Order: sequence, then C-alpha cells, then structure tokens
Amino acid sequence: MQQFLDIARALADENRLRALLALKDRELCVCQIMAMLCLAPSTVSKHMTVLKQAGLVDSVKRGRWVYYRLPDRATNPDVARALEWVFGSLQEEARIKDDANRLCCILCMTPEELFKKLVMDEGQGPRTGVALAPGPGE
Amino acid sequence: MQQFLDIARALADENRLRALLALKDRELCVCQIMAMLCLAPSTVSKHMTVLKQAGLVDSVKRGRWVYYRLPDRATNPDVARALEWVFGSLQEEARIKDDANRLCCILCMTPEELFKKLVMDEGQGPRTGVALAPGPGE
DNA sequence: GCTATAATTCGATGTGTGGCGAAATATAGG
DNA sequence: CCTATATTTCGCCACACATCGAATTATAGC
Repeated sequence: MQQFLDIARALADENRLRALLALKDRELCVCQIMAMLCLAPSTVSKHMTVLKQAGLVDSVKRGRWVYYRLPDRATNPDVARALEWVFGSLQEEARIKDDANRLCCILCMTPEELFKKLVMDEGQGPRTGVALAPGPGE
Repeated sequence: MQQFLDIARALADENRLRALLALKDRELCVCQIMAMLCLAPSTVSKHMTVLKQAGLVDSVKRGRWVYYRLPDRATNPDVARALEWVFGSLQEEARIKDDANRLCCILCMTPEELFKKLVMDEGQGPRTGVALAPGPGE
C-alpha cells in the first residue's frame, strides 16, 4: 500500500511525468532535464529524488554527472505496471512529443546554439546557468 | 495529460484508494463509505467528488441516498487502465481485505449491533452519527 | 407543511508540496 | 591545493489539500 501510494504521488505531478517520459529511450543527467523542464537545479533534483524513492527511476553517478534512467524491468511488478500505465497513456501526448523534440535539440546543439535558442524561444535569458556549461554529451 | 493527472492525483490518497477498492463488487452509498473509513460525511463526500471528477467512479441518486460505483468499462481507456493498475496492485493488500470484512459487517448488522462493535473496536463512541440511522440496506 | 435524515457546500485549520535561491558537497582539471 | 561545475541539501514561501464542524439542500414520511 505504501509502495503504491509513493508511486501514485510521484506520478501526480506534471513535471515529474515529463521527466519520466523523457527517460523512455535514453538516460539523462540532471542538467539535461533542467534544460528540458526549464526548472531550477534544486527543483529537478527534488523531483528526481521523489521518482527514485518510488522506484520509478534508477540513478548512476559518472564523474560530475548523475544519470537517471528507467529501472530494469522485472525488478518490481508494481513499478512495472505503473510504468506501463504511464507510457501507455501519455506516449502520444502532444506535450510529451514536444519535449522529445526539444530534448533532441538540447542533446545535439552546442551550448552556444542552445543558448541562442533559449533566448529566442522565451524572449529572455536562460535560467540559472542552464546549458551554458559544456554538457556531458560532448 | 490533464485527465491523467486528475486520475493520478485521485489515486494519491489512501482513503480514496480504500473507497475505490471497496466498490469492486458492489455499489455503496456515502454513509456506508463513511462507516468503513471512519471519516466525517463532508470528507467522504469530497473524496468521492475527486474520484468522480477523475472518472474513476459513477454516482446515482436514489431517494435520499447517493450510490457510487465503478464506471462501465470501455467508457474511457485511460480510466480502464488505471483501474486495472489499482486492482491488480492492491486487491491482495491486507488493509483492503480488512476493509472488505468490516464492510460485510457494516452491510449486514443492524444499527444496534454495529454501534456495539464500533464501541468495542475503538474504545470510544462512533463518530458523528455513523451507522446510527437505519441504513439504505434495510 | 414539518421533521428527520443523506449528502453537499462552505469556512477554518493544520499539513504537505512545488518552487526558488543560497549554502554545502563532490569531482574534474589545472 | 584552488577553481569551476554538477548535484544535493537547506530554509523559505506560496499554494494545494485532507479534515472537521456548521450551514445548506434534497428527499422521505408523517
């Protein structure tokens, strides 16, 4: 029951759902999720902690970066069922697909290009240092 | 997305889950759910409203009583998937089985017997008029 | 119509949660 | 060792939410 409640509560927030869906085909580090969600590092960190406590993601630390990814299936049937529910229901969501597109840009662009795009998209400078550092993907 | 969030938030509360599970094999009116959860009528009413808004239950008014029940399947795939997840994960939960047993008593006992049992179980009088009125099952 | 009862709505209250910035921690690279 | 960077932890604030009691609405029975 507690396990189920942890999962349900973790899934009851739009930004956590977006983060979870973004992990479908790849692992991501916190700074990439920050760029995708446009949230402060502390906020993203807390969200990922909630997801991890619920068993919905795993994390690995490599160098300075912490990578989050979906857990191995078959670990926990409750988690597996929950993830099936989430992906089955939201994969085709417009917002999620848009995230996937933007994520593609975040992963491929150089920091300078990313900076310009953020400025153009939002009409203002990027948040607290988002994407200004040479990301882990290079 | 909004639909999914409504469902996830509705499922992120233990008392709402217990109410939902209790509706598996039967419809129940608010006063019966009150007796099962030991919560004030206003609280139960609000919980059931949340579940209904999410599409997880339907309601029918008959006389003075409002009966809640699970919605017809095939109405909404998102809801159907969510209910499968809930029942698949929680049906065997100890707490839920205990609820089912107590519900059996609530539905079968006369108000006087129910009163005595509540007093014995909790070492105190029942809450705001719980089960002291001739319920709809008689 | 009047009373009793089932349920909902309303108002108040304490608790939980999402968000931020600042400080702390960990690590890579000079 | 010192600096820069990635992440987490901490303290704070605003807002959402679970809960209650009281007031309100709807209905059944006299």
